[in-house]
Amino acid sequence: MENEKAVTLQDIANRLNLSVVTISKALRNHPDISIKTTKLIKKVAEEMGYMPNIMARNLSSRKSNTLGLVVPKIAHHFFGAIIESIFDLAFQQNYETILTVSQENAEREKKHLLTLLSMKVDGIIISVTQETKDLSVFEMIERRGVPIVFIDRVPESAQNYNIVKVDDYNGAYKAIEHAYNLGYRKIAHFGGATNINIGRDRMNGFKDAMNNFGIEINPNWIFEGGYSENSGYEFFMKLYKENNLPELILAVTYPVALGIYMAAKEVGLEIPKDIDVICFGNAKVQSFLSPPLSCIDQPTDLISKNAIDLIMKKIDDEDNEIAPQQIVLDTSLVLRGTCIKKH
Amino acid sequence: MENEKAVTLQDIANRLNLSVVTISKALRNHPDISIKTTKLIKKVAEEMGYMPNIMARNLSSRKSNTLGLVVPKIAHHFFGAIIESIFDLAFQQNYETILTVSQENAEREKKHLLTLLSMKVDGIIISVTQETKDLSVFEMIERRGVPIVFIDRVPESAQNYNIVKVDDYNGAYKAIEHAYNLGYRKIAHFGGATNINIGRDRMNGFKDAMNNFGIEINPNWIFEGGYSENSGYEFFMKLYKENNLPELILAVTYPVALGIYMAAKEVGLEIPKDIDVICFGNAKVQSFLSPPLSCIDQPTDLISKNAIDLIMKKIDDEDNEIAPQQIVLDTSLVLRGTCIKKH
DNA sequence: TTGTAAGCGTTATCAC
DNA sequence: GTGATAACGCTTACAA
Repeated sequence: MENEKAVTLQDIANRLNLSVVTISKALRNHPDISIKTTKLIKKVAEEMGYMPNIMARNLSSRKSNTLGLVVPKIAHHFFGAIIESIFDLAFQQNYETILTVSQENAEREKKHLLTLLSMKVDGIIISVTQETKDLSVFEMIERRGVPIVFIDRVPESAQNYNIVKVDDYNGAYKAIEHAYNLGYRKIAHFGGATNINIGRDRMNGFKDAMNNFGIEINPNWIFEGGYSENSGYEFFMKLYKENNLPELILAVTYPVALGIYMAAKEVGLEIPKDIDVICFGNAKVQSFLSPPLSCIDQPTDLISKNAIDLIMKKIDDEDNEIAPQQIVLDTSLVLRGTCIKKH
Repeated sequence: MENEKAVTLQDIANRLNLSVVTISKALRNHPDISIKTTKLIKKVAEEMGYMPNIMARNLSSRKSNTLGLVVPKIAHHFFGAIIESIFDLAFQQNYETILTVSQENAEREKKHLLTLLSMKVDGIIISVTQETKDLSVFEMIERRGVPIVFIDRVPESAQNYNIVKVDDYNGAYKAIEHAYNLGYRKIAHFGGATNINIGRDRMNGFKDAMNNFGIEINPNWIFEGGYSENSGYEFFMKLYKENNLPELILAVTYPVALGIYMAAKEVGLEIPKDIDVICFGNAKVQSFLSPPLSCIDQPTDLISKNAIDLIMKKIDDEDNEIAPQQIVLDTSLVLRGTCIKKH
């Protein structure tokens, strides 16, 4: 069974006794070609089932209408939401999005970035892994003239790039302030890696708030380095075994909070009575947890929107005249069944 | 500020006074070239920061090492899990994956499929929208010789394509059998669109089980057409307003069940006491809902694994000698805090 | 308004 | 072992 061969511009040109160029122009609505001819060509192309070869088109035009997106994880509410809206916004502007997943692995991330460059994407949006420190790839991407926008997670030393992030510092601060007003004094922070901003800023917001409100910081209640269910579970279990649980835990992400829910359930402790929790991130399902989980909302749609706007602006800015831009979005406290009163 | 130009094979060839062909072959470990030369060329290429232009490579080799993936949604546990593992498995086999999202819109889906063809992907894995009926695109893809594998959702008339799905019929049947043994007799099904298999099979499994166990089917308790939170919410509210709630609802997806949780909470009914629920799909978070949600588990990892294996086999099968294959995976009942006793 | 020529960066083929 | 040549399908000058 022989496969149908793809129809090319040449095929259409042959059929109509016109040149390839005329066909090409007509199909792209180039004003050079008369309306009548254009119409005819389009009709015939449609009939013949013509489909442009994007490889050839991109190679020739040195423009791919493609965005690269790099995230550490997909099956995670925060990233799922961001990916979905970025895809949607890009599609609306006639851009394809090439998604790659680093799985929190810096080496893999680098490989993906090189692949994206090889694919000649017009711009790159990235949320880096926990371990990303080496900026050389990003510098190289810059030198190549490919616009790059960091979202949410930004390596420590990349503060001068294009960035769209959330005011993590104030988010943590607000949460602690709220807890303080509730009467909480024994507060832990299950934090993330502090070599990237989200971990660092949330940690700093936590510490500054604690200090400002005159609450003592217990170093045994401070953890660094995890964003997953596992981390939340393990940190909790460690404190539980030491018989050293705090009254309230500020969790760096929603999965970490879920890990805490898991652990608490396992050892028969009741949230929020025996141990209270609040976290960063706002998944719809949090309302239906037992108890409903309060959080510091990160506006995923706004992150995506701003990232796309920024990258498009940069792509259009061919002479690279626009300075890098740092956009910081506000968080808000969403209170449900946790962290609403002291027990 | 001028951008750094990308290094090409020609640049390396010039530097070494060799031909482009030699460079190209060496970098691909072609046996034509001596080990010594190959080594030298690789070293210089590395030094010069050479990165292949994938567009050019694909155009020339008529092979893209790229898979196309089409799903109706991303921010959804089931698809998130599938996407993540497909990306991972493809990456391990040196394939890039181009993800596109149909947003449950058949027209958009068709557009994405054409784009994937235009991008010359080597194979396509798709989970269709609720409304996909027109098979012409798929026929065309087949004629073009691009392997295609349907996962989970398959259009009614596409039963002869490559398929990896779940035994939805038996899943529903088992759930009803279990409910029957618990003593439930007033059972509703909040189902999906029945023009695709998952809705249809679950509905049939439900109905056959009901009939076999001699339970009367109340047509007012049968809904068709929704897979989202909204549907669950609306169907529930409709019955609630009619004062016509069943004892147990079999929900076609986890989001539908979540919609039911939402609605029940809003009107002050308690799950599972006042109204009980079980659903298809198994998200980790279901254990932490209040109450923990029981479900018919769909093995997402197995779906992905089988889909990748199948598509790779098809890609390698250049003469198209292997017949289309239908793989049906078993479900299992995961019982937690719902549908565990009659109230 | 249409067409010619050149080139995008790579790989396949075949000759040396 | 190495390389010249053509080709992949398209676009961008520029010429007619």
